[in-house]
Amino acid sequence: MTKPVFDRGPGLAPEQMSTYFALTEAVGLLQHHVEQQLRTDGDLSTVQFQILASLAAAGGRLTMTELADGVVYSRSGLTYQAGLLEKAGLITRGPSPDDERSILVTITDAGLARVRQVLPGHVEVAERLLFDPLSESDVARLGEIMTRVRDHMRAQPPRSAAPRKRRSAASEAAKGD
Amino acid sequence: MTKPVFDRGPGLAPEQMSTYFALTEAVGLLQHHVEQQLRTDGDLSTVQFQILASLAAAGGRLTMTELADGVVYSRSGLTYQAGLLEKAGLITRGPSPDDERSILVTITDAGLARVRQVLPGHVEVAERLLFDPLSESDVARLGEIMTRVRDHMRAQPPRSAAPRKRRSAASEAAKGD
DNA sequence: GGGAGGTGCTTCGAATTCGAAGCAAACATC
DNA sequence: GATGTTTGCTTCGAATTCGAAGCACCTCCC
Repeated sequence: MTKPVFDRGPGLAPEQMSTYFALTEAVGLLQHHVEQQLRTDGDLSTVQFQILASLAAAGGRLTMTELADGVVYSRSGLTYQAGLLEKAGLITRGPSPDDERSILVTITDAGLARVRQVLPGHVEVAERLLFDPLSESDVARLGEIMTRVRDHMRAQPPRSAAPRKRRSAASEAAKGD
Repeated sequence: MTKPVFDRGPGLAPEQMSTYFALTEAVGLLQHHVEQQLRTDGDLSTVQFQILASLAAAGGRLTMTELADGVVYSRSGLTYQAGLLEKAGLITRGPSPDDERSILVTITDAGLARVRQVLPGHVEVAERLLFDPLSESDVARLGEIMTRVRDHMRAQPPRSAAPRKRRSAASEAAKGD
């Protein structure tokens, strides 16, 4: 993953190439360690933590769709994980007053407690693996850059606007995304 | 995932917090799009692409362990994917002359062709989602930072040095990792 | 050179993942 | 206010994932 055969043709500049790979691998490693920590400290998967964290950040309750948009994840996977979290007593699910179709997910006290329980370790891992080798200025710049990138990506069609198959199979011909 | 309840206590500075979340989400989104592109353009999963790319980058052949170190992935998952790739004719597996236990994985011409086939689209996605909103200076800095972070993480005990259970259950007491 | 322990890889079962299909409520258009 | 379409969520089956356990080879050390 260092000196690709690929920098031929009109592709990414070498600088972009190595940036891309470094980014990918570093984040992959980080995620892996985080996964371990969350499992060890609080018996949570990363997704479960993200769900709980999103809820906490949002003030306690969100619909499934809002949750799906905050987490890079499939709808069905979310349903599955929400089921586990509910069974574990960390969230509750109830009908929405506004929209009969929606499900309102609410974090419980136990859920909040669990978040607080794993947070120190979580922070410690991020501190040790990610921020340790970075200066304040690095962090600032990195944050600024990634925020820009994230917002840019969010502007692209979001995952939850996924292609619900066209009405008829007839209009298939004009398919070109 | 924006204004956590969590910046309380001696944790990460707010700046670190938002940097961390932006990084995580942006890369998640990127991975998701890449996944789609690879599947569409060349019927490959990200892992499969990484395997092929690692092989190509390494000059054509690697052992399973070397491969595992280059990819953030479990050993058994690698075996599984290697099986699929072999069945698809994109790699071959053979014994190592040096070490009878090792398996030498070699990329085939078809494998190389497949990499070249998906590469333009891959590059296009990275270009559009990641690099589009970044200046040259951003890319340089980002690359420099992430390389530093990656190397720092690599220095931590690598994934493949995974804990082969202790010799006896007796020395369990002193477990604290 | 023989045994103990370490290493490289695969197999196994259980858990998680995804997309497609299904169901019901909401919305639009007439 | 009916009918067709869209939207929110779940269920389903198939594919992928992981860690633990297993097998075979290698290495160290007496």
